[in-house]
Amino acid sequence: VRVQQVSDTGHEIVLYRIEAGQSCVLTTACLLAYEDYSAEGVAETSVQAAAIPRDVFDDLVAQSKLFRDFVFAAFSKRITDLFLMIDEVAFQRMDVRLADKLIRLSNNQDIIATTHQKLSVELGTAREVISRQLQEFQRRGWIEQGRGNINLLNRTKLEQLGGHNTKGR
Amino acid sequence: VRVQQVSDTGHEIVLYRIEAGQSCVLTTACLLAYEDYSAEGVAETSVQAAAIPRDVFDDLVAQSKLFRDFVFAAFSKRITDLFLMIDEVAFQRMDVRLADKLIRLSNNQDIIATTHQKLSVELGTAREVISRQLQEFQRRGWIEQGRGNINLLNRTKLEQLGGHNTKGR
DNA sequence: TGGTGTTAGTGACTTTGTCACCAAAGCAGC
DNA sequence: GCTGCTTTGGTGACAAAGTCACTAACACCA
Repeated sequence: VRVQQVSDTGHEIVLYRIEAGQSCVLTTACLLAYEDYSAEGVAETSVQAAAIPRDVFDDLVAQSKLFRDFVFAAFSKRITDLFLMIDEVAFQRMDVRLADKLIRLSNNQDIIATTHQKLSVELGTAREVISRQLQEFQRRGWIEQGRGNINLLNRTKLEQLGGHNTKGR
Repeated sequence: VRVQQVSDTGHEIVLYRIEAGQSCVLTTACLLAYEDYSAEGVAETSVQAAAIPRDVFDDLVAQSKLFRDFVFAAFSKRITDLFLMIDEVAFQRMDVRLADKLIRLSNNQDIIATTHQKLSVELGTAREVISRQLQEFQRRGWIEQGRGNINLLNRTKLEQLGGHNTKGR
């Protein structure tokens, strides 16, 4: 599930993803703080989820150390990830962020099926900016563009430009 | 306590503040996720804090519903605040963000004691940008600048430009 | 085969960030 | 007083990024 936010200015940005076996901090947060917050969750694959009523959740947290640790770990992972994201959005150059995103999306395959539009939402920027950056990458021979897909020709150069962190999100 | 982050690029940004009676989610997060993360905490006033050992914390969470709610509320407040912050950093114009920050800092007093440098760290931007924006505000007669302080002349206009949300952070 | 929606490209312009300076104000020590 | 030193703020030139308005190419389907 991809969790993204729609700004009042009409802009969108992908906040984080929830992988298999993870809990959604957002619903948990809403549940517990009695405050609701609007962010979209979009399923990118078919999803099987478990919903837990508030009082059951409460019991579980109280009684199971395992569950407690699981929940807290989810929370803190989210928070530190959001810290990283703020830093990135505020200070990183677009070319670096885009190269990084391409590497992460590629998943060790060389062809990525995505559009400029989708990439711009991932990074919280405008489509035109993505188009121009990708053109620059193509000019340098690092990638090859097709309609709706991108072919990575020189993964090393991209990794070099991007943060290249293995540990990050 | 002001919690701020220093980026690897040398940039700084204020993430959030911890007021009286609040718990620091960051240390909690580090404690529980067994992962550490580097962000600075700077005391802006004199501070009296309580440190809780890990096992005591665990016991409290297990046994006291009140404490549990307190902790979870802190977590979720932080997370939704960070969402708002990401949106702001990514999409809001600087003049809007600055006007908003001035209103928030003013605390219903008309004179704010701060420097351009400090404001730039608050908003995660460069000092020059703050200088230029403040000059524009001054040109419009909304503020008056002194060395190390800013005098709000037209609070209404600033509120109008800024988000003007009462509920936000 | 023509219409329609999606995807991508382009140029002009504004806003923001960066860099390398300079100038004035405050301050400590003599 | 005067002399350096630090802090704070100002400036211009430029680069990067975002905005706007428009066009072109492609895919698909009725």
